[in-house]
Parts: sequence; structure tokens; C-alpha cells
Amino acid sequence: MPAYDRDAALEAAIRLFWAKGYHATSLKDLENALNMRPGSIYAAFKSKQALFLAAMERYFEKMQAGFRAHMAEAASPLHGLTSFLCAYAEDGSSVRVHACLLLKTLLEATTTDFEIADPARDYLDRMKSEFEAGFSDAQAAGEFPDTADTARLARRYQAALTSLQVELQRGLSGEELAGFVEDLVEPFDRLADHSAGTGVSASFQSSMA
Amino acid sequence: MPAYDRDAALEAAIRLFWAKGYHATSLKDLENALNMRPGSIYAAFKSKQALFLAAMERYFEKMQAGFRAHMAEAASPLHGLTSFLCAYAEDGSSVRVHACLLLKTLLEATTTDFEIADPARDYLDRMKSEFEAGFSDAQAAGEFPDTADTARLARRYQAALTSLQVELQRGLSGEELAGFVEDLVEPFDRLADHSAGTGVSASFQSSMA
DNA sequence: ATCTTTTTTGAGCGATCACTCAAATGTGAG
DNA sequence: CTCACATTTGAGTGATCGCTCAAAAAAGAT
Repeated sequence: MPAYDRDAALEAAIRLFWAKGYHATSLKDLENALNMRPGSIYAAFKSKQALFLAAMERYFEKMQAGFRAHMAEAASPLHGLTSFLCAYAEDGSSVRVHACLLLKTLLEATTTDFEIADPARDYLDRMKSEFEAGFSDAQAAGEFPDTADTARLARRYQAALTSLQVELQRGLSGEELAGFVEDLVEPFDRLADHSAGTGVSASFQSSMA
Repeated sequence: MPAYDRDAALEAAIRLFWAKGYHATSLKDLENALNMRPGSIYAAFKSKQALFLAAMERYFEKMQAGFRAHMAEAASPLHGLTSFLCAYAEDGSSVRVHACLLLKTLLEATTTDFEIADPARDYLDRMKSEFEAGFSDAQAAGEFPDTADTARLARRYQAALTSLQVELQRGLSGEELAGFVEDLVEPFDRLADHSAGTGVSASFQSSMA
């Protein structure tokens, strides 16, 4: 019986930690969000920190699964990568919190709580590996030249995603966002070998209409 | 007599808030860092939040002045902009905290403390204006075509700076950093009108040697 | 229905939070 | 040196922090 409730509790914990950050989230907040009394919380998870780590792990797994699902149903690896950025921009316009929990945790905790910053760093590295796999697939599909450095492309891609999240958090108008996403996608589109795939640089603008 | 001490105290507060973030910094921490007792702190600044706001304002002014100084002694506006990114990468390798206080505050406080998140957003906007002025100067110097959208270039530039800060916070090797900065600078160098200035895309690699 | 086991409860723990204020100390004028 | 004023001090404020545990409630076994 613990399994189902634990999942729901972790989902609520993710939402709360994501919105408020680690330090600004109190146990009172968690009691309300999880609808659990302190004793139950400490029976299920051993501490606030352990609960946060469990929530972050679950968050990562969901994000990883979401990316893989997106790539699986994409027309091509390159199109999957670029459209993932576009989709992030569209979804992010309507959501309260824009920056990823891993990114927020990295910036909040690096100099104070290495016990939660280190895992955040690790999950971000694993997401980069996911992106690198995407670029490798694109390379295998002939969308990128064989000489392309997929690790470097993946870092550049993740950096684009990072800056997109931050800009969304700052808030920008629809046209500003459209232009910005264009700028983010353009380098990858330009680096691609267009003899194989179809161009995707204009796909965002059309999808925003 | 208050002036000098106040400046030193604000400097110490900046360092502390920058390293630990707003919520994780306690008044005990501030007492030690500023070498002041609680009463004096509350006499000089009226609250922890007001102290943070004063520190953030001072931080912004220093960052703005630093950028202007860098641009003033640059060979050209475009070179100033690109070399600023390179310098940030070099300096950032040896410093404890890599992400800008404004960025950290934006991500920490957006959903919890609008009273500190809103100023952070505002200062970031004003930094963007500084960058936009740099691009306008570059345009006036013939380094960019007159048709270029300086506001959009400035956003793209600031986004590059953002992602650089985050990557520095994650930690990367010297060669990884060099390649990444190259990727960040390259789009601006490519957009530039090279009939006027000299290329700068290779300046970072040489300065790393 | 009775007993055993598991789970939940919430009052309350010591520590720490941001913050206050009467008393001590320092400063400048006469 | 004296006194009026400005500043600093740090013990102490109530509130809240993360967390514990004996008691109550629920679930399972026979």
C-alpha cells in the first residue's frame, strides 16, 4: 500500500520544491502539500534532505523519460532535438515555474549543500548524455557530418536549453520568444547536413501561429 | 564616518549573499561577515531583506561599471563584447561562485519573494540594455549591418553569458571550456560584417595558452 | 471478537530564525 | 573634565525551524 501514496507524495514534493526551492520550503509546507503529518513524512522518507533527493531523482527520471518519448516519435533525430526546444518554449509560456529543478538546485546549493548540489550536477550530466545520444543518432542518420563532435554539440544544446529556461523565467513577449528560439535553433540547423533531412528552423514560427 | 564602513559592509554582504543565496544566509552569518552586532546591522540597514536589496543594487552597479570599463578600453565594440565573454570564462575558472548574483536571485526567488525577484529582473534588463548599447556602437562602427536587430542580439548575447555562468558552475575542463566559449562567440562573429573589423573568434584560444 | 502488528498522529523537543531594546560605550562641544 | 548626544552592544524576544516519540488509530491474523 505504501507504493501509490509514496508516488503521489513525491509528485507533490517535486512541485513544492520546484516552486519554492530547497531552503525556502519548510516542513509545514510539506505537511500541507503531502497531506501528511511530520511523523509519517519521517517514516516514509528519513529527512527533509532525503525527501528532496528522492524528489529530484524522480524529477530526473520523468524528464529523461519525457525526452526519450519525444525523440521516439520525432520525424528524425535532428528534428526531435530542435522541436524539443520549441516545445519547451511553448509549454513554458503557460507554466508557473520555468527553470528546471536541477538547474535551480545547482545554483541554489553549490556553495552551501554539496549533498544536494552534487546529485543535481550528476543528473544534469546524465541529461547531457541523453542529448549526446540524440546527436549521435542524428549523425548516424546522416543529419550531421561524421566529423561533428557530439559531446560538444550536446553541451551547446544543453546550454541553449538552460538559457531558454532563464529567459522564460524572466518573462518575454510572444514575438521576443519566437525570435529568441529561432536564434537558439539556428546554429544546430546550420551545422546540420541538409542533403539528408529537411530544414526545421522555421518550424517554431509556424507552430506558434 | 558611516560611509566607508557601510561600503565595506555591503561588499562583505555581497560576497556572502552571492555565495550562499538569500534564504540560506542567516543573520549569524551576516554578523560574522560584516563584523557587526545585530543592533548595528538593523540600524544601518533596516532588515535582512533591505540589506540584500542594497547589496544587490551595489552588485549591479559594479557589474555595470565593469562592463563599461571593459568596453571603453576595447579595440572595438564587437571585440569588446566577445572578449568580455572570454574574460568571464577565464576569471570564472578560479573563482568560487560562478553564477551572477542577479541570476541566482532570479531563480531562487521568482515564486517566493517577488520583492527581491522583481529588482533582480530589473537589473538583468538594465544589463541587457548595456549590451544592446554595445551592439549599437558596433553597428555604428560598421561591425554589424544596419539591418541587425540590436535588442535581439543583446538578448542572445546575455543568454550566452547566462549559459556560460551555468556551465562554469557545473565545472568543465580547460579544453571543454575553450570549445564551449568558441561556440558562444562564433554566432556573433559570423553575424558581424568582417569588411570593417578583424575576426575575434580565435582570440580566446590564444589567450588561454 | 480478540490480540498482534503496523501505521498515523500531533504535541512538543532543542535549536535557530529574524529582530529588538535597555544598557554600555564612544564621541564632540564647551 | 563634564555633559549631551550618537553609536554599539549582546542578551533576550516570540516565532518558526527540522525533527522525535509515546499514544492512538487502523489493519491483519486467528
